[in-house]
Amino acid sequence: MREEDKAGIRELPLFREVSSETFQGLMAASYSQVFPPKLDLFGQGDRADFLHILIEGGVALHAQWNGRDAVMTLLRPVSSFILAACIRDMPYLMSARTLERSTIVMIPAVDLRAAIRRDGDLAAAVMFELAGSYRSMVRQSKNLKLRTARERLAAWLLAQAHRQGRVNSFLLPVEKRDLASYLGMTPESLSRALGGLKSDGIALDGARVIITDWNRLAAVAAYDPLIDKLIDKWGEDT
Amino acid sequence: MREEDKAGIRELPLFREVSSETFQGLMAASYSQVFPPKLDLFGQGDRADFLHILIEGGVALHAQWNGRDAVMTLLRPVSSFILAACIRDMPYLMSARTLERSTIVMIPAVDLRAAIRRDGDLAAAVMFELAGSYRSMVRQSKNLKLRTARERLAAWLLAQAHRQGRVNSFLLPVEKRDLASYLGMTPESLSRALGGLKSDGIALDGARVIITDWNRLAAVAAYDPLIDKLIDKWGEDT
DNA sequence: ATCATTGATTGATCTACATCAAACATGGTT
DNA sequence: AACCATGTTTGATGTAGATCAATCAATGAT
Repeated sequence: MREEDKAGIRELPLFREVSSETFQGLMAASYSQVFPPKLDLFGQGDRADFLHILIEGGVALHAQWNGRDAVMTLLRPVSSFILAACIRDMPYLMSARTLERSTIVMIPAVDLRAAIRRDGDLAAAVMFELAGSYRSMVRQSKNLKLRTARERLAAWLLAQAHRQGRVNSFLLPVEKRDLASYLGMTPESLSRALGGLKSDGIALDGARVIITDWNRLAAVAAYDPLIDKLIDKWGEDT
Repeated sequence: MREEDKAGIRELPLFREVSSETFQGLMAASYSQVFPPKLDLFGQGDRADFLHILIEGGVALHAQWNGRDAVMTLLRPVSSFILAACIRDMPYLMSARTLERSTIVMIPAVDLRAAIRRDGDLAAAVMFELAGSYRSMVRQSKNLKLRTARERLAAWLLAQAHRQGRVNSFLLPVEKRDLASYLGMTPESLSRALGGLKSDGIALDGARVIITDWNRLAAVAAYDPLIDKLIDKWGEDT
């Protein structure tokens, strides 16, 4: 594993406060791997053998039922994923696939659980992380239940612009079909919803979105700190 | 606080494995209170000052945005709620109100956090609990994204019958309006959806639901262990 | 450059569910 | 018992978003 990858992982809230002994131990047991685009990493129902950490690229967590499929989460580096399944030693509830060529570090779940038992600081970090993950899912459910597709899109566009440093113009970081599914709509509906927002503060150029009127767009989204987590590019809560 | 209430709390996964010292300490700092029906316990955005434990009665966690409101979770005794907000020391993302006359124990969040810092077993239990809560929310989101209203209703009816001991007939444990909102539909739609399921294995008598054909109903719900958590009345995973 | 593949858009139509409005139960009060 | 408040059901209608189908644009392979 590359040293710079380790450094990135070390920055995660999950490992920031942990002893270097624990951290190095885990890293020694782990391995790094590069995956091509659109590759299935694992499927829902599989045994949770590894905590995954996305170092480079992009990953979608999605779920299927009865022939239907929905993207649940879109991940960008550096992020850990499926921690909860590893902790409970239960099958994954979601499938994972790469969006593009991605570097992923895999920490064996058994080693992780052992480290947690030994190191109280790590246990505390995991606890804190899981509490945060739970709250993120609550936000997402609220988003889904309380907003219409159009409103969810407007909110996502604002959050995205924010994340990239409050820019007025940005490229969509994922294919529109994946974004559509993540937002709980079809690609066709996303296309139309984007078109519909042209009269509410955005302009379009292929995969580029230009925000022409923040206020109008924000009015559609009706930003709410109890649903939307605006993170600026330095990762600060705002 | 009544001794039997303490006993019930002691049975929770959260406190089952914890030293009696830690447990008694927390109980000493807590207090029990009885609330009338339909009373707001707290609102979303409030400071998370207490871990709540429902001892008797029923509670709905719900959320509001832009004038709309949706029930997020329906709780039955004995259950703790809003653990994550207490752990992160952040505002509640949901509001809570009693469904009926309810007994609730409130553990001050500061004391809880202090106890967690002192007692590794408690920390481990909290971690495990939060991982489970996260997974429950994932299941709920999958349910919401992948199933139609009718399918969600069928699945809920099956889960409910299961929970009450695989009975063929049961009373709805909450008002239909709350159930409707929980399932992500309007009361009118719930009423019609229930009517529509009459041809798929159920019969109705007011608030009583009679399952006349488990197979037909199960076919509509398309039960999936990665979405539906069937719990029998002894609380065992099945 | 040309072709093939995959994803995005547009248009026509359909449908699940919401909304609005009125009648209908239900349970508790006086 | 008669009353009122609150919740439920039914009916008529509206609409957000899905589906189906075709065209269009982008990307990569030969």
